[in-house]
Amino acid sequence: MAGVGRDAGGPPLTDLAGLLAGPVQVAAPGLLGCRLVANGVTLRLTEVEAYDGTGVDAASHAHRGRTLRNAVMFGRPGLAYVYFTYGMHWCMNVVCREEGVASAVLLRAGSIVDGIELARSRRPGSVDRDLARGPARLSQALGITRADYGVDMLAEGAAVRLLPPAPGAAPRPEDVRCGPRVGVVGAKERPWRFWVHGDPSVSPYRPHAPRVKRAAG
DNA sequence: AGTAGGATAATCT
DNA sequence: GATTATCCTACTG
Repeated sequence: MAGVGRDAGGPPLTDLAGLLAGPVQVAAPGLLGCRLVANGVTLRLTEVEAYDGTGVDAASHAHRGRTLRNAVMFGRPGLAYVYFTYGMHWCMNVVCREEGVASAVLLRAGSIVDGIELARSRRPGSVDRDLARGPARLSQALGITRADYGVDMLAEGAAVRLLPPAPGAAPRPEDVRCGPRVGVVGAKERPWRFWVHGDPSVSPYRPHAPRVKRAAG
């Protein structure tokens, strides 16, 4: 391949709100390449997972109906659904679909494009590639906590902002791959994990990692 | 390079 | 009382 560094990105994303209002399995890959800005750090999303709503997707927090924790999933598209898990980790979602219909996209990984020193200070010991490689790491690098629950990420001046890709940063369509979700039973039925192929910040728990075994000699 | 097990607390049954 | 949309460390080869 000749044109190194030339990668003309995919088509620009013009209507982020409209994208989020649609089906979650369409919105999720559309978020790849978008920018997430919080607490002085900006990153480019490289890996996400889609979760559908009540009664449809057994892996979704909203599958069994509305609770205190998942209430925001039933709200407007673009709101932040932040939850605490495994006794120590925060994870970050973007709410999709119109109000009253639950679904969300889990933000699994990204690469830091601005404020990297701040991100490093929040995750001492991590190499740059790992700063936001994984949903809990991503939240930690951006300083996301319970305080961000329900924030409207499409609103100007919000503590957490979701923005369309920077010019040329949208992934090429052929680089958007999908596969089973991580840590989900029955994941094969809904290959709703989407990532940017080849990006080093994509979390390592990939399906069928093709280990290239070199012949000896 | 790859895998296994422990940490640790809110949420739901 | 069981479960969890995870991460880190230590161990093996």
